[in-house]
Amino acid sequence: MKDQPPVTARLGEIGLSNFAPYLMNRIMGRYNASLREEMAGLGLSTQKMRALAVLAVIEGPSIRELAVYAVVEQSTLSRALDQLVTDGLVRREADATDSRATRVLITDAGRMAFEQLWPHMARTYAGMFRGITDDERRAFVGILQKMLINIRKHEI
Amino acid sequence: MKDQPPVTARLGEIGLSNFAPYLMNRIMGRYNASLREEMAGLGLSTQKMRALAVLAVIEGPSIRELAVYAVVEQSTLSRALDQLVTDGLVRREADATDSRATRVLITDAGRMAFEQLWPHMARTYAGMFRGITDDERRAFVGILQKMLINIRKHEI
DNA sequence: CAAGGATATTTGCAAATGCATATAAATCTG
DNA sequence: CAGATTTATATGCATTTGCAAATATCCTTG
Repeated sequence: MKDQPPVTARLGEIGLSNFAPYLMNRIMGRYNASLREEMAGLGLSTQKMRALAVLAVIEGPSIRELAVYAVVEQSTLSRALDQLVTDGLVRREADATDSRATRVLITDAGRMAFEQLWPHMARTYAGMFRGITDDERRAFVGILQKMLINIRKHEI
Repeated sequence: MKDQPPVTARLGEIGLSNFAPYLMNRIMGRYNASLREEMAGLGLSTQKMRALAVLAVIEGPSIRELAVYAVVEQSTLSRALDQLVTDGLVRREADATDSRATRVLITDAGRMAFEQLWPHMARTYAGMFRGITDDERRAFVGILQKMLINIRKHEI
């Protein structure tokens, strides 16, 4: 009777550079830092930028939904929105049917601000995938979509 | 003469759910939140946990190296280490040849603490890859490794 | 080998963060 | 349908964060 291999390998056996969460944290750390540097001049924090990017694509989500999409704590987002409203980049609007809820909408100025920073995001994105074929990228994104469904807590 | 397609698609055209950085931020946000919840009881922040995980695998890095591996700001790490030292989980040791530098080493207690939290990490990791074949995972990790090389700033 | 600049780490400080809670409104339940 | 529970958002507060600057040491170059 031989020993069975352990169900879960130890981290040392996998190796940091084969451990997907480690690699993903490293990559996103750099991606976010790189954007942050570019946006410091525009007065946009990572959170504000993310909210703006989501709002450029999703029309009028509730604050709770926006927090999920933008991966920002709800209380943090609440305050980031205060600033974005002050800057005139987004506006809050009472939900028509649920008077607890607030919908968030990007303003024209907000859209212009996003158009300004999108080239940076696109360039960083392109840089990430340098030397990776379209087929590989598609397969990669397919896996990411599965992973998000596996791990996500919210149904959005 | 027809218009050429734009070199960089707009975010709305790609769609949030096909935009790799968005998906990766969402996934790592959940991954980190999930670990944070499990570790709140152990008194370990994300930063402290990451430092410990790296130290469990990499022997005696300098603080600067550890900051890169753990994806933590150097000044933040400096303070996180203060706490880890107080908790007896790591120790600082003067570099033998460069007296500016400090090497960080995990203690036995630190290793035990990491052994305690590794099952959580492994379980979350396994959950992420549910329904994804080994071949797919290997290809996925291969792409991540390329991406890290593409995007990284430091040669480690 | 004496500046002058680069590198490693820490620390001051203002701002950001996140947990817990407050408030208000919707929904459920007997 | 009244009271209890859940949901959406905002806010008080202690902690954490990160940028800058300080400190100490190392390296380079004339």
